[in-house]
Amino acid sequence: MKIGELAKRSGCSIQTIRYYEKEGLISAPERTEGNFRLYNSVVLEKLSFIKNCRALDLTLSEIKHLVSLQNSPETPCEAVNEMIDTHLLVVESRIEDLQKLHGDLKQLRLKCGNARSVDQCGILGELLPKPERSPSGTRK
Amino acid sequence: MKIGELAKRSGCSIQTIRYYEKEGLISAPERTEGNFRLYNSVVLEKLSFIKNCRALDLTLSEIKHLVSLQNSPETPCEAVNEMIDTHLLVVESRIEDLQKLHGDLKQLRLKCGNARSVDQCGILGELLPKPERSPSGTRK
DNA sequence: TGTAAACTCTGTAGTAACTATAGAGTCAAG
DNA sequence: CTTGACTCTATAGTTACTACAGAGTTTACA
Repeated sequence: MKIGELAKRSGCSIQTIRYYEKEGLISAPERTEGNFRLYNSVVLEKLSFIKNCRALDLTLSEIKHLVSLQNSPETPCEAVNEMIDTHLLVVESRIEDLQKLHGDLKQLRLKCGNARSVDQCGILGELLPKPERSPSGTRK
Repeated sequence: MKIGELAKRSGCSIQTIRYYEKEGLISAPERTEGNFRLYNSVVLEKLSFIKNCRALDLTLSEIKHLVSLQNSPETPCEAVNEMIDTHLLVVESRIEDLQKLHGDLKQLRLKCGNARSVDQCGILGELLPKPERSPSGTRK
């Protein structure tokens, strides 16, 4: 099949497929006489694998690593575990950050006492540097 | 003060300050004879405002909008409220996504039954497309 | 058979918000 | 007067794509 059909069947865009090839996540396929990429169905599995990994927000370089591990199945699997664990930590800390952010934004939102004009609104005032306090605050 | 001191006092890097200038978030300062940027302390407040906004993960274009609102204080403040509300929604949906992700990753992590080699590990198998025991095994 | 449409090719540029150079110029101290 | 610290502009890199431009290839149909 040519790249267009592969795109439809895999759910990846044509550009993305070519990008993955360039980045070495999938191998370069054969070409027709007219230089068109020609795929067999095996690549569908590889793309599916990549999509599953991307859905877990693994980076392409992490995925590349996993792909290479797949190709040497006798490797100890600790590397896989470590990657997942590391990724879990990253996700956890991102969630924490976002939750703090969410709290801060809600706080901020309360500062508008239904003022009608920007200068009375309180929100912008809140974003300004703290007025006459000690200049060296504990910066986040 | 020159840009180096401003960087130290504001906590923004020199490149970031120049970047903000280029993006129109702060106005271009005067220059010395030798073409060095020369700042007064007012810009410290502006950088602090920007930093506060960035800490809330507002985009530079949102911040630019806020800055322009600051410059016309009689504007109705609804625009500010809307921006914060929109941003709250974005943050909320990102948190949800990440929490789902976190669950998925934990699930995945359980798939390794302390196998010692990659092909027995179960994690990589889990990332492969859902098969019904496809005849082409993982043996290589 | 001709041709128009649909498809594919490579290469480049754009995205967000910076960071990190290169190579040149400016300034202060010794 | 030279050394080092500082600054200048311009450019490239980061991530994972997306969106072209301009060319070539293939297919469908009249």
